Amino acid sequence: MSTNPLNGYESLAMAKKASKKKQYWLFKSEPNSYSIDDLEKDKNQTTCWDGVRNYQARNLLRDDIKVGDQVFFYHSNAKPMAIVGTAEVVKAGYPDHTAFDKNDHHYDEKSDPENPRWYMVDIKLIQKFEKPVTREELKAEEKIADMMLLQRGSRLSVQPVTAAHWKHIHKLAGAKA
DNA sequence: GCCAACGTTGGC
DNA sequence: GCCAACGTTGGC
Repeated sequence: MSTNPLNGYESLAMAKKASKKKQYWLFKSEPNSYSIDDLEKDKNQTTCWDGVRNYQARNLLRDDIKVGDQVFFYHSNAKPMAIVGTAEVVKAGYPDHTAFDKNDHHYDEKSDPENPRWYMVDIKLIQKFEKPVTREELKAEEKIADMMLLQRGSRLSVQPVTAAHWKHIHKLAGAKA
């Protein structure tokens, strides 16, 4: 077994290089509680994506979602359900402070600043689609059929999107990627 | 470690 | 409003 530290350095460099590659995501939000119009009105058209209380989604927010990654903004439980625009990650994973606030709806007594359980990222609006791409339209697209969003029982509120889907959905929206 | 009960998500 | 599909909780 080699203990040459260079090996470790090389793999670290490779890991860093890999993590620099831009990735795509989809964030769900119920427009009743927070819509893309809210994001548009927010200061700097930026918001912290707080309130995620699912470990799989938490791990993505904490470990995988990087500054410069791009995000589809999806309206769930809405009429119509649709991808309504895009945003860019402007701050990578950091502790979700709403979990520390007793008066917050997302308060979690098991999370504290010393040992935070939940994480969030900040996103900034890129564009609101003039023509949102509805769930109906997505379902009608053969090329989109394998999208996580459309899989039966898929509830993950923060999920990866392939570059191919990212592109194709922009085409459906008549927008530039 | 199993699993029943319960709560939530989110499409339909 | 219904309910399938999960995820979590807690007794054992």
